[in-house]
Amino acid sequence: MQIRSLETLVRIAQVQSFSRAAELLNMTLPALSMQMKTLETDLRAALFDRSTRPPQLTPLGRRVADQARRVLAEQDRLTELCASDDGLNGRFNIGIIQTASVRILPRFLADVARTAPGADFRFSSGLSETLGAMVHSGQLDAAIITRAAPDLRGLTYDVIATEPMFIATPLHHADSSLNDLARSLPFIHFTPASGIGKLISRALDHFPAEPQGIVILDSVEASVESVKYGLGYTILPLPDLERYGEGQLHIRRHGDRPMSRDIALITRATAANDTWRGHLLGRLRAAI
Amino acid sequence: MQIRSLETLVRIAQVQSFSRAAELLNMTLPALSMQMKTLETDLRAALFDRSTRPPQLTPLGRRVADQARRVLAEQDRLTELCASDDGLNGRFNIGIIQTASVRILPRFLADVARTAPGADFRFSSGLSETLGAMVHSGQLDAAIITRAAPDLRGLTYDVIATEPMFIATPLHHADSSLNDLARSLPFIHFTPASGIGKLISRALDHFPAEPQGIVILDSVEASVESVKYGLGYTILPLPDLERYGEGQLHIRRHGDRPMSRDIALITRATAANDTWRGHLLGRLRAAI
DNA sequence: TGCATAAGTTAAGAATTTCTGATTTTTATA
DNA sequence: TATAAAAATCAGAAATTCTTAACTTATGCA
Repeated sequence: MQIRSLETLVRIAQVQSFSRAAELLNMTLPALSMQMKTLETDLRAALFDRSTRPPQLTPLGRRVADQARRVLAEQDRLTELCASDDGLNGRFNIGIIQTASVRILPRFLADVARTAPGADFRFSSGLSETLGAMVHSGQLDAAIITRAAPDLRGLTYDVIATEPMFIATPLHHADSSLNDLARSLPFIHFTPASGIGKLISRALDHFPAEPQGIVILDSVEASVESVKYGLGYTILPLPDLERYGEGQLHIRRHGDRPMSRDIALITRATAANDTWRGHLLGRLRAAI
Repeated sequence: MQIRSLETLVRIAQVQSFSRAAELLNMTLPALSMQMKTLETDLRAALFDRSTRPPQLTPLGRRVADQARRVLAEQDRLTELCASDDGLNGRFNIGIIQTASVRILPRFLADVARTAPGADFRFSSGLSETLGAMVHSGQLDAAIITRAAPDLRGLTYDVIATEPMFIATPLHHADSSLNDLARSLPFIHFTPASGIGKLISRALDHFPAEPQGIVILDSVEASVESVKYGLGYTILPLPDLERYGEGQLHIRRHGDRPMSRDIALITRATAANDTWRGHLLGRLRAAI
């Protein structure tokens, strides 16, 4: 069945004449006549009563024309969808690391629900490495990760935010040097399996003394809580320390140029993604 | 835009592979590939990211595929409509004479609403002649009229019911002969412009004596009421006399074979109408 | 890394479909 | 009844779409 035939049928139903319909549709009468005939054989239905000169729609024909209008309406919506494509249109599958999701997602989703009604975001969380692989294989359209990710070949890497890494100690260790800390408290190490964990391992190498003990946790919030309760000291991105620490721990920088971690958006580096990557980045940066 | 392209798009979205989709749709891979390319240029949209081997749908592409599913669903409804055509399907424009509408319509519509959900009847009332012309010209699909209609050339004429015409007099004239009546009471004549009115005129010619006075009314109900109140005598179809008379008038037949009027369905005598004429007739006869 | 294989794309020709113009048939109107 | 208008039919032309074959590109495995 041809969509064109449906358009023709609807026009005929409107003007009640083959010849006038043909005129309006810029086609010849025989073409129109044959379209209707093939439509009738396709549907195995008598749409017209041809015993009268402008052929009359049969009752069934009228109903078919009504339904044809509905088909065309849905088809119009389809073209509108593409015409109104502002870049953020469709279902986006996006991966995001745990830490980022807590801070970014709520504001991002609120913003986007307002300004990009054509977009539908599905988030799933995971570790930077996993997400990187999924973007690479096309399972995800994009991912919000932290650096130290896998190979970025074929991917774009756009920084959303840079967060300095600060050392956090219990309040009563505010004046202890790093050496003192290393001797008296265990170091709380966010899991080295994560992107940020790798940064922490590197930071640890530059400490003047190796901590006497190391506790590995896989939750930022749990790490901060542990420091609050005086169970150890740690190094984490400043925003996380501020968010969970709530003033109940002492924060210091290490060295002149503190280590920092990037939160970045990765996407496949293809032309198709160029249409929306910029839009997405803008909203993500605004949501930090 | 081709409906076929939408079908293949939906299939691709389902199986996530061009080659598998082509296989399932019984077409060659190049054909499928080109369909998608022309669809993309038609819509001026990038539906696929072709940098990966099974090309991935872009976010916009996913949305377009969703909408394509809707287009196809409406198209399916269209074919179903025709497949399930039991003869009474579509919008029927039907004319009906006033007298018949009162008695037939309610039961007919109730029956049809139950047994023919695909049909949608629009009734308009008028005189037999007018309705006959409208059926002839195709403005109406059918009409319920009374005989004595115009020329029936090109029309089918199927009797729905035959109603005998009886003479009605006030109760206190139950024993008066027609001659007595003609002398003492005016004759109440339903408008000769109508089909039934013409029959009445003919009946009047066969009366033994010409009534002294004639009152013309254009309402059956008003005629019967007038007789009830002793204002005259009349001749009308028996069912009407019983309906409005409610035992408050005297009814007699005239001659051995009383005159009768037919209520009939007329339609254009075309093949297209053969599919539903029988169905319609059956329900009308049941609704009497 | 590099080759082999699978998956898509491109290109040219064939087949189908659709359209046009001329002609015939049918219906409506004077 | 004649005439004009409208639609159907037919044959050939034009435009699509499809298929086969050659080519390119991604992916997986040694």
